[in-house]
Amino acid sequence: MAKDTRRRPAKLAPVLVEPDEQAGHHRQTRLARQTEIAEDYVELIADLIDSTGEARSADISRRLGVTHASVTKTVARLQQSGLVTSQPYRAIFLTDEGRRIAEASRRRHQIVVAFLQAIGVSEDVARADAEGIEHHVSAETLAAFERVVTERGRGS
Amino acid sequence: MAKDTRRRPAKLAPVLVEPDEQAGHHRQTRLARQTEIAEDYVELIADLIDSTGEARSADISRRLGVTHASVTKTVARLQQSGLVTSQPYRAIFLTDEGRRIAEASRRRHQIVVAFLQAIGVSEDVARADAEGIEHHVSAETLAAFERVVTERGRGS
DNA sequence: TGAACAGTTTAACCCTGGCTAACTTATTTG
DNA sequence: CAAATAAGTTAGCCAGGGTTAAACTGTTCA
Repeated sequence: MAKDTRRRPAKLAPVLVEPDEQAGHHRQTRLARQTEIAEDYVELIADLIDSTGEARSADISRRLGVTHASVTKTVARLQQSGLVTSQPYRAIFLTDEGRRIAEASRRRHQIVVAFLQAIGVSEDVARADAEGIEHHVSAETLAAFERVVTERGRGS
Repeated sequence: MAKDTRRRPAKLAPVLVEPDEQAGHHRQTRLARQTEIAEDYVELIADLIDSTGEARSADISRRLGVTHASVTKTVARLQQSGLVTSQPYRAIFLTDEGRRIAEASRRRHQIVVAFLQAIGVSEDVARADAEGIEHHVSAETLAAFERVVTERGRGS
């Protein structure tokens, strides 16, 4: 039913699915892309608050590798969308909604990292790839990742 | 060496890595984000050419779920960067460079989809998630994915 | 206390990648 | 062959997320 193995010269088949289905997948991916930055920020802000007591914009820019100006602008946007609060020249705080998203992102992030390591990816690469992958992991896929992590125990 | 299981209140620890390391990961992720759209386009163009003989902009817009106008503009950009060639009102072709990228993307895409299914993700979700995940899978991680796919045989 | 030095913000700019609306070109078909 | 329809392009708009440069705050310490 999903097989269509005609005599192909062993050349990697095109495998085109239905147009609408494919369009749906791409739409969904574009949606996920829109929330990536917000998720990165709130996740990092939560981590900073938990480990240093407060989230300061200099730390954010240092850890994301972007300029202070970008952070200021993005934080303003996050405030607009109700994920953080901040007053000029002060530390940044999460709203309830922001905290909720941060918690979920953090959990997902940790599972992805653990998962990648569980299948043999080195720690550094796992962390790097996870940073991009995490935003595109659905609930179903995340559950599958978790299963693998526990299956393979924690050792190698 | 990868273990650090201190008495944690079962609360999901912040796990902050070194600032520069983290910044590096984020920079790398931003880089990958910049090539996502290009990869999506050339991959799709290659598939269309292989299965219908030519890549027409209407098909691209249908399968990506964006308007014709967006396709025209993006294709112009791809042409600027030397990945495709096209004349007004004609079909779109890949340059050697474009074909190279398309091949690599397609291969990676297929591995990601097969991998997700191998760990128990349903076909539709696997396809959807793969669309976003694939762009952030490094060579090392891809190799790990392949290993899992062959390990777990092809059946369920 | 006031000067020096971080840390922040503002302003002005750029590119990407969407969109709509209006127009042009190709292709099909009566 | 001409008219209808489908396909493609152009122009103008918008938001996101970067950048640099310059101005402003806040904090520290001599």
